Amino acid sequence: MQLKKIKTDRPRLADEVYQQILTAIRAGDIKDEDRLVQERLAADLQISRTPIREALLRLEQDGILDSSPRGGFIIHRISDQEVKELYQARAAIEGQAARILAVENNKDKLASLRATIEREENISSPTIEAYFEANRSIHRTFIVQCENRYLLEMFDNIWNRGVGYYLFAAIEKLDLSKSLGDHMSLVDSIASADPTVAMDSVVAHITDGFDLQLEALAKRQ
Amino acid sequence: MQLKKIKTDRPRLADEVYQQILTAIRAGDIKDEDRLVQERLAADLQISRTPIREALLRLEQDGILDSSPRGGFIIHRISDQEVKELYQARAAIEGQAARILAVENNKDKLASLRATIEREENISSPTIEAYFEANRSIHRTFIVQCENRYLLEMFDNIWNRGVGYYLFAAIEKLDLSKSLGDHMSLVDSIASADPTVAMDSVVAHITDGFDLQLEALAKRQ
DNA sequence: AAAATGGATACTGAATACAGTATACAAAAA
DNA sequence: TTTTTGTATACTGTATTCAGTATCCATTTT
Repeated sequence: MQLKKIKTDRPRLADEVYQQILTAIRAGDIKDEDRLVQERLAADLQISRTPIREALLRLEQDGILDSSPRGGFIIHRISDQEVKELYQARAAIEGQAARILAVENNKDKLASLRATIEREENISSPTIEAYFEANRSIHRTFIVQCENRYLLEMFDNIWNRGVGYYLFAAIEKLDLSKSLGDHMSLVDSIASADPTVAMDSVVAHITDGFDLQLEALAKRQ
Repeated sequence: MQLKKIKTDRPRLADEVYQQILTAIRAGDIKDEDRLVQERLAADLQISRTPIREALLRLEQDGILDSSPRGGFIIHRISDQEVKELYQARAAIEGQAARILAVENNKDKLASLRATIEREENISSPTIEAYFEANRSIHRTFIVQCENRYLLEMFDNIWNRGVGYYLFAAIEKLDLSKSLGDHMSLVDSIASADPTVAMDSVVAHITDGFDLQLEALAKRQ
């Protein structure tokens, strides 16, 4: 009988608090003006302030929250300039992933990517949140497939920064027919085995949504 | 008389601890087997454990330290696979910076880059640490010049991960004559105004040092 | 009415205490 | 000798307390 080693890393409350806050932001449960106050959250969650603080400091470090002059932490206000820079950063990460995958040209990985795209674009209830998650999942699979932990980590950080805004998911209508074509063509460009073609295709795909994103943010404010 | 607004952000002890530990790692004052124990560091620095803990958790989050099964935190052991991935991640970030700079083609920025290269390669005492810092500073200036906070942040994170190994600074001899030519040619490729040329040049420059780096790491263990 | 002042309050950052967990090591058993 | 067991110790993660700081708001002054 082969017994499986029991994982002994102790879960930290701070990690769970971090995830809960991130999830709440994404669900729209935390508004722009809401202040996340350590003592209050501690009372709500019935734990001490310490892990709350650790989680909040980490969310601040990750660029998702800012400490507020009135106390507590608020969702980071993102500027147009920052959005532009995030799009450039995305192009760097996801463009590199495309290059790596094009060079590798692994048929199984490409098939897996196509399967993910088909599955994720089968959104049952078209809310902006669902669209954001589907889009993130699709793009994330490209990174996962190129098996580079750092690119994945940077990808997650970029997308987490936009979680309060559904950044990168700005569309005029909740209509996936346009998106469907676009993602598959990315896989096609990777299948071309030409890293430059693949990267340019991904970069163009990313850049296309930039202006629409700025409009969406303007409407929000 | 115009009075300057006094910065009111309260400095945190944790931030200073973070910097001190990073500096100590870079200086080689912390060895691979050294365990950074919260209580001990608190006694050494004559402060409470709390900011120590905050700094250590952040260094862990940044991938620079791992928590040790024997207690405390140790310098993260980096594998060949991780080095490979870091090189790819660098190529993504620095390659994108080159593209941005090539498109922009700002004469002042290029001149500033050249000045930095000349200054940094004027190392008075050729130690591996000095070489690492000079190399980092040169490469960092490319990122700074493209004015993208996220690329800069990711750049710093990548380089900080290698601080305990002088990663990206593996050379056969402490001789900068080779390095001098290489960095200037990067600026030249950016001056060509062709983003693909610029990026390919930077990526090749980065990739060239990869095998040498693996050898240096093997010798160290 | 607008600006300045003063004090209460909210909240933070750090210090300290407590309880739990994992490792190391000595002693006992096979 | 090797393996197992028990216990002490080191260290962590969390809870609680303390002291300092900044903001808010009411009151006073201009």
